[in-house]
Amino acid sequence: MGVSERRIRERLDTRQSILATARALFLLKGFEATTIRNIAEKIEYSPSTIYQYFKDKNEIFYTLHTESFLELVKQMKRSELHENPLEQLIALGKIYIQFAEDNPELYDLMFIMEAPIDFLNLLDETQWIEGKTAFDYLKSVISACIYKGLIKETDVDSLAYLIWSTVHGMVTLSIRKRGLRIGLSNPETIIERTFNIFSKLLVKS
Amino acid sequence: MGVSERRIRERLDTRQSILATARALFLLKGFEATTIRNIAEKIEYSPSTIYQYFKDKNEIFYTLHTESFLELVKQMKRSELHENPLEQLIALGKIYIQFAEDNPELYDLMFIMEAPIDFLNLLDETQWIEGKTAFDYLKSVISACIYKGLIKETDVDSLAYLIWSTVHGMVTLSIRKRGLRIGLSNPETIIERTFNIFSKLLVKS
DNA sequence: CCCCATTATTAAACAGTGTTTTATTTTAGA
DNA sequence: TCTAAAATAAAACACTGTTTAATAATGGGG
Repeated sequence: MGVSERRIRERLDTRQSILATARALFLLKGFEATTIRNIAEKIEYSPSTIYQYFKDKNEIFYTLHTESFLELVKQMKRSELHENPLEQLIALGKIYIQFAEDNPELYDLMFIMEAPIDFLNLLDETQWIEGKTAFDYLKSVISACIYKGLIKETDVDSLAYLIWSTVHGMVTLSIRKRGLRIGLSNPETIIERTFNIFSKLLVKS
Repeated sequence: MGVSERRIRERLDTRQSILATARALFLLKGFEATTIRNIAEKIEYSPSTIYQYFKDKNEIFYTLHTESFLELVKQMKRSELHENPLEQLIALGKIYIQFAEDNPELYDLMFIMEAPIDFLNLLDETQWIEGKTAFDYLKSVISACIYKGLIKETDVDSLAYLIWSTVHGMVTLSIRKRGLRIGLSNPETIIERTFNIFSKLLVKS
């Protein structure tokens, strides 16, 4: 009595400490350099024990990816401070970019790396709910803009995909170091400048 | 006499066969699954011989990345069939997307993977000339549009970065499988539809 | 033609990796 | 206290990129 409950609690604790360590090492040294043996050593367990808590390395990174989405969506909701949906949309874009700039490794994990999606494929999941949740949120803000006549009426899916692609493209070029050394005059401000002209393009129509 | 020339030729041949095999294996099984031992076996040399021809694995992939840029730029120049620079710009976008869809692994290598840029860093190169060449080409077409008054005058750098980011974002979401399973009604045509509304946005101003 | 230095090639080793198999220890209930 | 189950760990497997040390081939000079 109570003992099995404690056991479950202990298992969850261990699981959490694996995740916390994985996250810490990941942020510290990058994905490539974070190994199962590495994590095991830090939490003072043997490498094989980790496989009692996670199917494989991809599951660890999938779990971190899911946690990161909780944080991103939380940040995205800060855009609700703006009453005007168009202002909210602009704020949303800035928040998204800020999240990527503040957490490049996590952004990589969420939107670029193959590991989390590979794990999803393994599970035969038909939906990428983390991505869908964030995308649906964007769509709802765009819909509000269209409803209020602030943006020319178009297919919401396409417009959402356009906006997502644009900000994703900018931060991805930056994270994977393709935005540098191509002769830009002020590379450190290119994302901000590009975001501004993109915003104007959207609004003026 | 003549013998040392033959030697050089033989060395180049071996180098080329390493590259060809690497490319073939890479396209067949993906980057992760292509190993030095793999390549060595196919060309019937020992793994250590490869290190006589390339510093490391990253150099092989950097070289393939460079070759792929030659092909991309060649494709991009097909846009010159269009007299009107705005039409050329639209054609350029379509060609870029088509290249990515036809050669997703090569696109990955050129614009997403870290290996080629890591190799560049090792060489202390101050410019990513492959990327710069393609980006400069895009800028020249945009400049022509602005010169002819077909696009509202803006900072060419930013506009070029916006257009590049958008198409790069779209194809990257697709290549790294983030564009699927998020509830889109016709995911197979989302890139085309999105490109069309983006084109309209650019032109209308 | 033979020797020798140079070049090319390889075998073997190093230091890792993710993961699985086979023990071993710990634990909690009968 | 004994036992079955659960948790943990040691060792092994099959790999990886890369380096070192040894071997084989090559072509020019005496």
